[in-house]
Amino acid sequence: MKNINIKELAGELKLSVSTVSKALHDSHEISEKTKRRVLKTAARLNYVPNPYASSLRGRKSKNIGVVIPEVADSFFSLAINGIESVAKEKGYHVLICLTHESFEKERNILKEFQGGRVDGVIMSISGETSQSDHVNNLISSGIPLIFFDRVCEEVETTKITTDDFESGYKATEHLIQQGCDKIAFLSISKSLSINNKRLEGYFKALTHYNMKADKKNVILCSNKAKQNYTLIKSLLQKKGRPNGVVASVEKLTTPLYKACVALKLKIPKDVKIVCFSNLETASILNPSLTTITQPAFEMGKTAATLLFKALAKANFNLKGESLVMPSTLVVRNSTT
Amino acid sequence: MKNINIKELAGELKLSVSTVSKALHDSHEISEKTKRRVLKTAARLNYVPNPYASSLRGRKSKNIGVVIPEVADSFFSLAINGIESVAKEKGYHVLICLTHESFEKERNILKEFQGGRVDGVIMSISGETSQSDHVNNLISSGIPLIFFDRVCEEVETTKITTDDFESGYKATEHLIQQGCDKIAFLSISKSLSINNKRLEGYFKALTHYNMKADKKNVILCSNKAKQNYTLIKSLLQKKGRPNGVVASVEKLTTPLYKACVALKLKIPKDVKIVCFSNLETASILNPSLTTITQPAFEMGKTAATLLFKALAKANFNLKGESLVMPSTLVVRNSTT
DNA sequence: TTTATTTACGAAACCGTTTTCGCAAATATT
DNA sequence: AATATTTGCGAAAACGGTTTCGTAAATAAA
Repeated sequence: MKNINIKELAGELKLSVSTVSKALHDSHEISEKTKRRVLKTAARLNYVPNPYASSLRGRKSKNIGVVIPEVADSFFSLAINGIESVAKEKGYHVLICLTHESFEKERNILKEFQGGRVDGVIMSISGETSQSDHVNNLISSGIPLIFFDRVCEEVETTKITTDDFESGYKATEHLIQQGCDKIAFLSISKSLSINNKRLEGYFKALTHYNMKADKKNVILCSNKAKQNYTLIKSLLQKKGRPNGVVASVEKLTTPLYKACVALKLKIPKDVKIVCFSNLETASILNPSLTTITQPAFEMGKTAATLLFKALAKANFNLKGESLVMPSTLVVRNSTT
Repeated sequence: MKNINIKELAGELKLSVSTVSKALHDSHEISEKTKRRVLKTAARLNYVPNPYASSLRGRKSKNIGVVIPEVADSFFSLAINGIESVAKEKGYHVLICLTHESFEKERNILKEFQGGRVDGVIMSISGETSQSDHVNNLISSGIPLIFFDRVCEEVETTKITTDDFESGYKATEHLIQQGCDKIAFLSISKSLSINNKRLEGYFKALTHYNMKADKKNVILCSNKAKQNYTLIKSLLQKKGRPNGVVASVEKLTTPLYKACVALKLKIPKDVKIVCFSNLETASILNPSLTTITQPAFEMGKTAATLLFKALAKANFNLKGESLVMPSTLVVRNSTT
């Protein structure tokens, strides 16, 4: 049973296509009686409008694009839930596009968006991204874009972030207060703002507590779990190895724990650990993990809310609306 | 700088719209010289075609729909990655739609798909779904649909599943062999095929080892973590409480562990635990978790591959292609 | 040289909606 | 009763591509 179109529906009703369309949209031009008749027949024949025809004619897609590095990550999947919760309310669909941390993929995705596939974009940039022409091109083509978490600093638009500097500081300070005197920082990118701000916070805490900041204790990790495991293991094998570690993103948690297990280093006795993480399992890890937890769901929700605010206006202006939300340090057994 | 359309591009080139369109599609009707000229100008003017116009005319969306209960779940996010890896290759986009375990949302999503938003669907049904009219309607409207993991048994189409019965059996058998004599089963739905097959495997193992199957040991959990926590806690507080638990889905892991912690029950001494789970953190839980691990990525990949096979043919026939992939029991410290 | 074929392009129809505009009939106003 | 307004609907143009078909010029075959 093929899906019928509005023309066939109109034929069945012996009405014009325009009348049917207006009736379906509850237009005041159409009598109540006719509306009821149309609705009833539409339901009976199982009429579903073609979204592409509507989008083409209406020049709006009713889609928002969500561009993120990865779905298999608690932070991003919670953020998606937040975004989706408000999109659904507005009758919008969420098109999730994954960059897998590749700049080229990210650029291609944004390029495609320029064709009008989405009405607006919520984005967290890839770890490889260190320039922003692709973003500026999209925005200047008339499609509003909001960053969350991983932002391009130099792009003038709304950015929803957390207090990365302060969190980096707090995480490090906490380790210091728990007695660590050699603290490593596991980073994921040289260009990512979140990474660098967290790192700055880390440095700031070290200097504030009169500890020397050794660059050898800042490890640049990659996108491969195996590789990170090796990297971390060799860090923890060095003589004068760190007795505290700040992991700047969630995905480093598992390789870090595994490296400790492999080296028979006890957490927190030999090494204390804080991870930036939204893992639900943080509290049941061995040992339970002290985390910097970001308000992922709320960030997604806020980003989406602001995006829709922009979409509602003809001349959106997203320049002055940036927002910094607080993360929380949740102390558990990996540091106590 | 607004995005230009093909008409403006043709104007700039002093060519007709049709010539430009053909040139962009590398048609043999167009001379090489003209093609080069078109491509060059298109690149210079940053031309990006409107996907909705193409979809409308071509009657295909180049989208596949992925309908799942949740993204914040390792199994599903890995499956998404598998699906996306093949979709990307075929030049398709993946539209992820979440049911949040609601039948009504699921029905609405499929209804919308009937309008042609997607060319095909890969789906894992909600926990509330116990009928299949909505699925049959979509399929009979000409849109191929493939199930993975959570299937509607009665719908005649390709289904990618794992050996749920055997896995339920293996999990239970393993607990028995580790010395458990009172084994509970945490279920999530009365209607879900995966749930019921895993449960049957559980029963089969019990009877095979001459253990009595007490229905009070089968607990129906919900979608709310808090509620599940309470439910599980009261299960473990009963006198004659179980000393072994099979959790039929990943999301029950955390409430289960937390309940044990709250009741000061030692895993595995007091309670042994096996979870159906793709959690990356399974190996670093306290204690590390024995899991039934499904080949999530491969399932997604396989489902997508078969879907594209169907899309390639005019008269797709997805009736004979069902596939059962093996899960693996990964023994860790929660049972040893 | 004449005829047949190929090459390279353009005009126009089409995909399925929405919306503007026009127009009769019904109703309201004078 | 004559005119003005409102109501309810239909015809047709758009939206931006793709594809079919037609055709003039160039080339090949006779």
